[in-house]
Amino acid sequence: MPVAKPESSDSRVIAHVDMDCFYVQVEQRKQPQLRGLPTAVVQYNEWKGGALIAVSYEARKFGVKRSMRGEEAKEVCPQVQLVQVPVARGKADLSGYRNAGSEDGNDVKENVRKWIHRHNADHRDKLLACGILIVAELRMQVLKETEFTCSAGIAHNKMLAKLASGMNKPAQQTVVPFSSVKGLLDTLPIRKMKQLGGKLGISLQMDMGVNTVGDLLQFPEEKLQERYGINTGTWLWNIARGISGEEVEGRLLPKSHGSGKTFPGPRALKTVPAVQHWLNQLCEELSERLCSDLDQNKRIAHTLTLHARAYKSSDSDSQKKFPSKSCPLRYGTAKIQEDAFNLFQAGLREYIGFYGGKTQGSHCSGWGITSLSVSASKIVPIPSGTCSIAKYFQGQSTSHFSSMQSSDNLNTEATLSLPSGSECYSEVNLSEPKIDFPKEESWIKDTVPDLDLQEQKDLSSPLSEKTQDGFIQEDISPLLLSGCLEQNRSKQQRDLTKDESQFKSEYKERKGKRLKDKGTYSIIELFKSYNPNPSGSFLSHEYNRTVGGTDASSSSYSRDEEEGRREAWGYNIDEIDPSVMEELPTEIQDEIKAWMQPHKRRPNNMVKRSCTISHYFSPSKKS
DNA sequence: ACGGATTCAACG
DNA sequence: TCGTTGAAT
Repeated sequence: MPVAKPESSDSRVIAHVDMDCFYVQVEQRKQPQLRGLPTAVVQYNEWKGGALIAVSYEARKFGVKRSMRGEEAKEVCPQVQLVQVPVARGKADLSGYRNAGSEDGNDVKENVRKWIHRHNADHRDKLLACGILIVAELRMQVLKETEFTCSAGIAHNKMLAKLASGMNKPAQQTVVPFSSVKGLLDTLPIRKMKQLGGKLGISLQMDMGVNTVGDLLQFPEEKLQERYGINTGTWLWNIARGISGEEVEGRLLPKSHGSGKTFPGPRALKTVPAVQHWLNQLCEELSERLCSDLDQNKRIAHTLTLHARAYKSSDSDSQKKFPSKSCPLRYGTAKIQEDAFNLFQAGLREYIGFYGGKTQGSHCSGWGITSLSVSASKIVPIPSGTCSIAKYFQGQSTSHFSSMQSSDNLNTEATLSLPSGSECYSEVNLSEPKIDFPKEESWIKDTVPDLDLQEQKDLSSPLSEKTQDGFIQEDISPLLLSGCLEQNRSKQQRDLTKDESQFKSEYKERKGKRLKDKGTYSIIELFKSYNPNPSGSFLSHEYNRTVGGTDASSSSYSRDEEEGRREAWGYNIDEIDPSVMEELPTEIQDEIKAWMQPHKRRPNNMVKRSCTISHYFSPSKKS
């Protein structure tokens, strides 16, 4: 019973949540008729049908890939639905996706944080199991509130969580228990690891003959250090062993904003006025976003940076790079435009060198700009006591560039954005019931499983059946959360999946895939193996009930599904069986008590949710 | 004519 | 600090 406890220092529970082909989902939500169809988002359309920047999983089956041109996509998948990114100011405008990514940011963040306030579990896997449940619930909530599905990985560190989140996409979550780490990494192609997808990974392959993470194990730490430096070397040595101390940063807002555009080949900008025109466009967008940030988040950026890429048509070191330049950032569109232009000119002078001048008379400037971007960084919160923002800015020093005043247009729009991309890490401090997450944190990552009815039956069936299916023997593979509820599917999704036969075939497909995995565990199995009292476990009761309910009325759960969910997942804190507590390690008991005390009386559903987890460790569920 | 635009971290 | 480079998506 007492599972031989392998020693590994890191018993954090970390989850990585990753939205599935996010831009596509945004478009599909906007145009529901696109749901279920092979879909891709392209930006621009003039040249070869535009560039794909997001591809739905249906389209991926046809071989459509990111970084294809629209025309290529049509070749491999004629039915593919191509949705264009909106254009504003002559450039791709990503604000729609940015905004979709941040919508509800507050609620989500608050909810997630609170959910995770409590914890219990006694062993590594139980800790992970706790994470599984939280993440499953989280994903469900995300789907319900945003209509977006996501995938997740749960593991003991960030690296593994991230890895796992991509293993079963879309709309599923994957757990990596400690015991499966070695087996997982052993055959994993080295380039799949985060940070090894580029030059370093190639060097590892070419120079060291390392093709899998497992191959790395042979090299002594010192060897790696002398080849790649002290930092990278030790880092490599550790990740080969599944060790990563990287911490989760609880950041919700971006650290910078940028606006840029490329001008490939023939479109390169060859005159200063042309550059100025585009700089003005870029600065206008940037200024708008800065104002939104100021408005919504009460913070200001302090540094403006200009980047450019250029070529020199005639003459020597065409290798030379256009230098990036930065200066203090002054708010106001015109000021930003002016400063950016000055930065550009400074960079250009430097780039051209000394005889750059005007060797080619009036027509050819001798240079061309192939990309331009302006960005704002060093964004800090406004001093809280600042009553008048206008006054605050007047107090700002002027930039060192001579500049005129000008009409500041402090626009106010909403653009609260999450960190970049469509993934999100959340970390929580378990030992502290408060807002900040310190040491013992949990990483939560989350995705929505996409299971059909049959799969649900699997879930509700006796635990042993799953075991007999034979895919959970070895302990060397990641756990797949194979049980989640019909609730996880949104109304729209359900309507789309009316075709029952397609449904089943997909199910088979997935099941087959799962069998190929070295081992997958159902969530119930996981609990069973560590639960002293396997019999009528609380969990299976709950799943049975839930499945039964949704099965019959597999419509949407618009009305009292809210109630249904609570019934299934939420329990009042007072219902916690004291015997459950006694089973837990004392530290965890203490945490729970500490958490319960101050909140005891809050009739908040948050409280209920929190208690749900405790119940999962209950040996005997009280009806 | 590079998949474009964006963000971030590490490093010198 | 600034600027560059690499990486990921």
